[in-house]
Amino acid sequence: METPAEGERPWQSYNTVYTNAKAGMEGVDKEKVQRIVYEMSKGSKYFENEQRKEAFIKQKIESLRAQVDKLTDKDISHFQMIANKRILELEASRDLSKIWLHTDMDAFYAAVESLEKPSLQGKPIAVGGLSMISTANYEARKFGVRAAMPGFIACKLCPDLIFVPTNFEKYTFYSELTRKVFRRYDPEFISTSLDEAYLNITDVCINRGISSDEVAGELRNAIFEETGLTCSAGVAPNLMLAKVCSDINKPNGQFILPNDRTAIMTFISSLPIRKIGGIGKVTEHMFRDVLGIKTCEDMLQKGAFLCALFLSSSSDFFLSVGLGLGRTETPELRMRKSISSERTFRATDDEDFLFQKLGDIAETLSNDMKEKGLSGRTLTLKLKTDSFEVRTRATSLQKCIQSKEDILSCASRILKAELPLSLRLIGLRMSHFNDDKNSPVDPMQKSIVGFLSGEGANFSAMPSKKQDCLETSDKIEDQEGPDFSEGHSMQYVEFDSTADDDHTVTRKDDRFSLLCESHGSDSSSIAKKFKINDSYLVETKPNESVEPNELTHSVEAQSTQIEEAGLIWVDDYICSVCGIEMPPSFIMERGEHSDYHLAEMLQKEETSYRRCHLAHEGRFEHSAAHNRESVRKKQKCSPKEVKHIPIEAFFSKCKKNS
DNA sequence: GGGGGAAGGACCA
DNA sequence: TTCCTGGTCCTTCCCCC
Repeated sequence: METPAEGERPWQSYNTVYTNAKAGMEGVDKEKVQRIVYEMSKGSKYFENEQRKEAFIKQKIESLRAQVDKLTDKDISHFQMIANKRILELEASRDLSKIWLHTDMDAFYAAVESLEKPSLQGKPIAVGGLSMISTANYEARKFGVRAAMPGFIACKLCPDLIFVPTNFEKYTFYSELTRKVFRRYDPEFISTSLDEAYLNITDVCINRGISSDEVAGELRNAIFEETGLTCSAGVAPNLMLAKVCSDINKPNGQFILPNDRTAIMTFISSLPIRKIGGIGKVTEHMFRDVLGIKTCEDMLQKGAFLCALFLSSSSDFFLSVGLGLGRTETPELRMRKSISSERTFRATDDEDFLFQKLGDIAETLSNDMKEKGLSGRTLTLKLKTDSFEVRTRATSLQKCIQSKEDILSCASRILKAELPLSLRLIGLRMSHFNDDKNSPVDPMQKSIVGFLSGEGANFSAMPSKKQDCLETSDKIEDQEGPDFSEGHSMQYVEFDSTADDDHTVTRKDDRFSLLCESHGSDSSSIAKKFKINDSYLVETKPNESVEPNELTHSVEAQSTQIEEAGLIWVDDYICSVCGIEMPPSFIMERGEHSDYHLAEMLQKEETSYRRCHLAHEGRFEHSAAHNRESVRKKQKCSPKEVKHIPIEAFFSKCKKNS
């Protein structure tokens, strides 16, 4: 964001969620709205906080741009090859057999209020208050008023705006009426909020021999007849596209995207990425400023950069968006993971007031938990300071609690430790519920036994066929996935620290096969070269499975080999020690990366030396050892931790190692 | 090294 | 003068076993 001194029209760069166009705001004078929003916000603590956040993002964008600038033509063609391969694999997974319908009620809360009070019809109304608006009807949107906008700004944009307080009982009642209609078309419809739902209408279309267009029209009519409210609908082969489609002809309209690849690719080609669920303001900003990506099609065209800068799990998502792919099966029902309550108030440091508020919130939370039969053992206190800084402080208890007294006593202890502080919000969240023991373990945190048995193996970056072939040893003989070397198959094996083998090969993800291809060598020759992430891809023959304990040579031996040989960049891109990919042009980053491994090695040596000597002396200086460990952890930014990259770090794969 | 807690951030309706 | 609420998921960092 520019400061006023930096431009003649500083408001143009002040973009908040409510300066973006929403359905019904097409004819709005965007410049005027931006100027008013800017002028009314300027100088406030909220504005200052937004500037801080914006500056932070800008700083990240700058460093990411620098990374992109370092990519050479050779790097780009390397990653282009990877992107092309992934695109082909993703394309092969395309499923056009399902018909999904997404419905979205038009300005739901405002429409319900107008329905119940006809005198409001035709007038601009906003549901909410002077501090915040939940929904604005289409008359109000013509003035630039929209959900998530502070009411006092909305008043300035539309002086005749009528405010109506929220009434969730009413909205829930009407929501239930719409759900009765949904059930007739899909008993297993997915409700994502009071006013939105996904329906699988494949069977309805087939059984009744009617088009999806007719089903959508019929459903919308039924909703109008039974509730008096209008809705919009989108039909597409997957959930992601259906959601995008329902927004196209809003309000009171529908859009059908045929189950046809060409139609999908045409549709997606000019679609702004922000329309896609999961891509918000920050990601949009970064994509635009770092890679010049604005539309979904750009995602495909910049595929090489996406693969160069992101991990496969992230780049796969972006490439899928570019191909118009999305979920086609009904997602499994998920259990609630937390429950919370929070209140905003005028910023104050009056401790009596703050503890009073805390008591009120504890009571609300306790009542909500009792109503839902929940008790939990992790309590999180959320605080927002008068400068809009958000802090959370969590504590886990020995037993599950539910009563106001228990919650308040625990929350008070945490709050006390934070005071004195001027606050404008306090919130409490309870998680780790009593029945959590029945919930599945995080698939990312599996035991070695679980990993070997294939239970919940998570290879999100891999196509399903390849997952099958990598999950269990006994499946290997039947695997249909691509062979890495002719007549052989590869098994992914989690290693123990005593194992090693001449036949072991390392592999982080499916880029391995490309590595083989680009080397012009078979996997087994590469197999003998390096290890990644302490996981080894073991060369096996058909009908031959490998137990981890069959891998007899020691990792230490291999490590020694690496140390002796030093770190090498396989194929000029892949670190032989940890497997991270880094283009040859990233000279400084590579230097830092080598330093990291060197430091790690020295530390290991030092640790074993000390352990040996201390053991010999018969005493352990626990605290000193602990301190050294702490220092190590503080230094750590392990290149082995390359499983996930947060949104802001999407591009910083290489930087992580610095 | 795995498991899990804590903290913070992105995103959504 | 005034910028929400409630939820999920992901990632990093850290500590303990």
